[in-house]
Amino acid sequence: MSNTRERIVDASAELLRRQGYAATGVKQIVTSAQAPFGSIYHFFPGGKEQLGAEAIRHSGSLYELLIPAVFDPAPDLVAAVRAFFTGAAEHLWETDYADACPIATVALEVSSTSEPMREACADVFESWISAGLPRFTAAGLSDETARELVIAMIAALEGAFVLARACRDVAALAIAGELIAAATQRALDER
Amino acid sequence: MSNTRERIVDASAELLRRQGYAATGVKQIVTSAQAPFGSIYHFFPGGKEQLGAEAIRHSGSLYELLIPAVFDPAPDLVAAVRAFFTGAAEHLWETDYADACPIATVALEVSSTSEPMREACADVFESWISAGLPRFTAAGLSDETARELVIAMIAALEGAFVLARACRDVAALAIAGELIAAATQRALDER
DNA sequence: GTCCTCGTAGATCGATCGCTCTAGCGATAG
DNA sequence: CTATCGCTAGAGCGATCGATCTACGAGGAC
Repeated sequence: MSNTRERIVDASAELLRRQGYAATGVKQIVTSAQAPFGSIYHFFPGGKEQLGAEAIRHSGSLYELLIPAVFDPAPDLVAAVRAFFTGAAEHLWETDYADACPIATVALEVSSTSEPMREACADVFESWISAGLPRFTAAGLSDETARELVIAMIAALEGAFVLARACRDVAALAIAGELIAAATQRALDER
Repeated sequence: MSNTRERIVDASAELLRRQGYAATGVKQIVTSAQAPFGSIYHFFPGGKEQLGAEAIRHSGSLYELLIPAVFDPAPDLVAAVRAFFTGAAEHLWETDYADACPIATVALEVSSTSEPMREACADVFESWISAGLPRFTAAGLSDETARELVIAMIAALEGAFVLARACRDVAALAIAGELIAAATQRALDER
């Protein structure tokens, strides 16, 4: 019984989130995880690519938990959307603009260079969309409208993260949040 | 008289756009630019970081030209917004999901690791916002509303690029475009 | 006890990284 | 002509890359 494998995945996920795939070395991962070098290739015979893909899926499933955590206690759907963006802004600010989306950097990086990694990112995005969908349909929206709103929400969040991290300013997150909250309110009114 | 310097910047911009900063090697740049290795450090004594920052600013100013190119011939503001997103979707599809935003990948990568590069990305985003502003104020919107819409537009575009590149599907761009077009129309109606 | 398996541990591989260095070419100035 | 200067050209630096390899220790099966 050992938790070395978990430590490696956790450390990889953290490093990938902050510096991306290419800039993260295998040696840096084992140092950060306090694991022996050989264990990497014992647990991940596919090497860096396999480890990266697993770390992305791990990050994705953790981040997905934010959806019920934020949406369930909210009084209504629009408040939940708003809380989602303000929570993201707070966390970004608290970590000095380090912790934004755990997979976006890698998703852009590997899109044209590593098909297994690209697929892992695509699967994570799809799982987020699937997780968000029932929150919008439960409020009475059609499947189509709900899906469009969820995709718009994730896209607006990701784009606002890009601007916020580059400009060191969470204003984009507030604007994007209000935009999606307003669009959600309008969709509910037109119901 | 020589154009080696331009070739180096152009090649760097192209490679940074597709694979990011860390994955792009200096040797790969000189090979792609058909330039001698030593010329890199002749023109860019600051090394890879200086070259990267200049390539980002170069990409940024080229991409900024898209704003007048798309907005000026459009019949009205909402049509221009729509054309901006459909044009981006077409170009992304035509290049097999390689050419999305020329700086977003790098912006996320370097945000926590290289301050000069991060500043270059921030400057580019600021210049895009400044270039987009007059198009919205000219339609009669207040400075504040215009600025929020421009930031929302860029954020939605960037986020849709992330989803589109990862999932190999331009649907997110269409959804994001309609979202911003509708928000723009609403702002004009409430004027 | 003897195996056998799983996981630890790290030395070491060839390749590549960003970068420095020197040598030499070609055009212009005196 | 020679001298100078901008630029080309690439060999080679130490460091680090991802990956492979062997050796060893702990614990269970028999």
